[in-house]
Amino acid sequence: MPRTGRPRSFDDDQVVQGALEIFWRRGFAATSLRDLKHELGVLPGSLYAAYGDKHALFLRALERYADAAREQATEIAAEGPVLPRVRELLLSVLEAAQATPGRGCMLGNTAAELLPEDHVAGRLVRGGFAALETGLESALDAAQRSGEVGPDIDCAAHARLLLTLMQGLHVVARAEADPRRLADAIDAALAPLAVQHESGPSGPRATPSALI
Amino acid sequence: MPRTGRPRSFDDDQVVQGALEIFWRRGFAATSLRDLKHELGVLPGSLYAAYGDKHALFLRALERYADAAREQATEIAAEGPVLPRVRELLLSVLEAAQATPGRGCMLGNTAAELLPEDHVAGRLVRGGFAALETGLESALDAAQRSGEVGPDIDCAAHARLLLTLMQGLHVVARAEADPRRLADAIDAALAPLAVQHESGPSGPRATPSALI
DNA sequence: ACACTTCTTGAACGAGATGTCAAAAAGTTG
DNA sequence: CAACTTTTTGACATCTCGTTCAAGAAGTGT
Repeated sequence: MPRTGRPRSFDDDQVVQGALEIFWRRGFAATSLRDLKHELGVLPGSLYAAYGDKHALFLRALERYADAAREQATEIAAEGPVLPRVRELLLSVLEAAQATPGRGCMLGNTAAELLPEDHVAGRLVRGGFAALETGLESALDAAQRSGEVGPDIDCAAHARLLLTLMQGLHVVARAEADPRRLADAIDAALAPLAVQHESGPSGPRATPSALI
Repeated sequence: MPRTGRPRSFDDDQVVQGALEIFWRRGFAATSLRDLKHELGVLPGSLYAAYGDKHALFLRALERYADAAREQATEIAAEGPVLPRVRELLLSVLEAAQATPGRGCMLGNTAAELLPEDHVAGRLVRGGFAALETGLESALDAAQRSGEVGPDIDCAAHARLLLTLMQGLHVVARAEADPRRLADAIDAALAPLAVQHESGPSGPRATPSALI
């Protein structure tokens, strides 16, 4: 007996990815189904049959974004020096702000637009933030064990600081004509993490291990 | 000859203030004229006669918010210890996130929602950010002169860092059940500014002025 | 080839959005 | 009081939104 019908004419992954890019750029409310139809080539009827409604499709896209963030978060704690990689991550926010202005981070955008009303989106945003935070924390922990990061650093607190700084960069960079101006703020946040505080004009500083 | 007509039945300041609160909470697009009518008691016709259109009223409200931010920015560099006041400012973001969830900072919200498309709003947001940044910078400068902040601190870079951190707090706090969890991130950012680095488990540290 | 199932298509709907307008209302000035 | 000006009022035009639906198209399995 025939149990299968006409197959989908579009690829699920492609549609979710395309929806992700549109929602990322325009946000949830400002993205209309006409936009999705125009940019994805899928008519509203098919979208509703496949995903339910606009909000459900948005959640699919946000989930994919959060997964990508999770993946990126695990890469921070890889082998080798950690601080340059964290610095690169934060600088990439500024480069992205210049290369593709007005996009920011979809987790932060969603937090600003839909939280705390939207509980399902809230769960996804929380998950993405938590993944970034724990990724940063374990990276700092490893760097502390290897001596790259000073022993008196609270890695958990600094992981939260770096996550918050990253979200702030996404916001502030939108208002900057040249987002690279924020690079020294990144360095100001990272400098205290390194063991060797370079000496200022007051001359070389005694090492912490000196008894006197 | 009669040159004046019927006077306004509403107070301009009150309407702009009310619009500010609604736009602040809901954003530009999600606020409808029906909302404004319902919460301000002013019908769309009067609003259009008085302000032009919804966007113009939004700009009036945003301008007022930016003015308030400017005023707050000048208060940071007042007499007395600066760092506790900066800490209090950042902590107040977390308290506001708990007391009135889903509001954030209207400058950051506008940056996320309308920039870089809206150039007029962009000018206001840039102005507000710049005021906060210069307020923080001059406060850190004064604290550095008074010895409260270490001499090898780049005050301009740290002012940018603190502004960015503040905006990040507004975003991340939306996703936190208990925003106070972010307080240690604030302390992690502020600790390196103070002159006296409290000693870790490795014992007391030599003062920078020691010759040996 | 046929029966059956699922998907696509495009129009249509109700709701709600912004913005407009003519008439009535309410002041002010001589 | 009367002339004049401006504001208020509430209905209305127009548009776009998310969503639904019936009919036709396109597959699959026996």
